[in-house]
Amino acid sequence: MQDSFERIRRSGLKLTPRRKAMVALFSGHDGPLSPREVQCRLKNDFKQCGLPGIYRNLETLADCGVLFRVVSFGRERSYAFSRMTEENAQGHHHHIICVSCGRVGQVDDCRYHEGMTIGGFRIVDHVLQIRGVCETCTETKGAHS
Amino acid sequence: MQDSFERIRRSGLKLTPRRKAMVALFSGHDGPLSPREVQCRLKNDFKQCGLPGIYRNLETLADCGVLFRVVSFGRERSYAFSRMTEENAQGHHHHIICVSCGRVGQVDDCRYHEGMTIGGFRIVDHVLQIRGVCETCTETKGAHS
DNA sequence: CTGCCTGCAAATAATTTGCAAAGTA
DNA sequence: TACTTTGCAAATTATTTGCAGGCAG
Repeated sequence: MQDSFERIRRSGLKLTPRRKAMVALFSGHDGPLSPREVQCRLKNDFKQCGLPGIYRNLETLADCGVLFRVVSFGRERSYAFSRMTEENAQGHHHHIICVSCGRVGQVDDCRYHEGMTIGGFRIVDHVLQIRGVCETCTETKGAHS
Repeated sequence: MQDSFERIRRSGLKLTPRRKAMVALFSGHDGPLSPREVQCRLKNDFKQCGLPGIYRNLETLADCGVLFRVVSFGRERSYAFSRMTEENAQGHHHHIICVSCGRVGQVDDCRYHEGMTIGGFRIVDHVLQIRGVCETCTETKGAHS
């Protein structure tokens, strides 16, 4: 979390109470959150908390690498905490999201690297998002199948 | 394309001129299209062509496997033609989209299978979408880098 | 102090719904 | 003929913008 604060400062952005609270929320949440959900959870700490500000900060935090944008086909966007450390900040990795509790895990190996050629296409970038059931939920709800 | 028509019928849906035109459009397009784009291109064949109908049909066609839903973080959704054949309809594969011309290629190998365990998570499903530059565009625009 | 941040209100823009008319099987 | 499909108009809902006041550096 300190790491995130550092990253915000280093990007020339101000470390406001709002941003601190958002970082704290995401870092303690282990899953994707929509702007609306963020607002609800922030209501506890801030009586006033407008959605536009949240939208702006979510984008800001995603831009400086504190959050990542979760792709989906749904109608509502969402973001999740990026647990990249400073060292592996450039290190490519993906996320696996628990369908039961929303916890986010990290997948470090990936066979699709920029510049690679596959089926005649030269890879530029890619998105990989895995849904699964985390250890805890598997144990709790039974590991059927 | 006949294959798609067949699939529509087999799903108990009616093969209307509108649906035929949409299948033709997508099958000849090699890339993702948003509802709005579909409407524009269909204007040629149908003077009247409401967006709601297009939305409904896009979902319908995606449900029966003729199209697939393209995930993104953007604000507008899009769909692309699924070139799966009947035989490999169940066969798992992914798509690679050309950032230059929108052509869609197919990626058949994939290391993430349902049921696999990775980092303590049991995989349920996943989304992989690769962006790249296709052969034609690489040649046309020069293969720099 | 200066310029970024925030809230609010209002504007955009995408998607969905309801219903009557039209078309397929 | 029976039931699906379509268009249109209107409703919903997500996201963005403008601006004035507030706060971090």
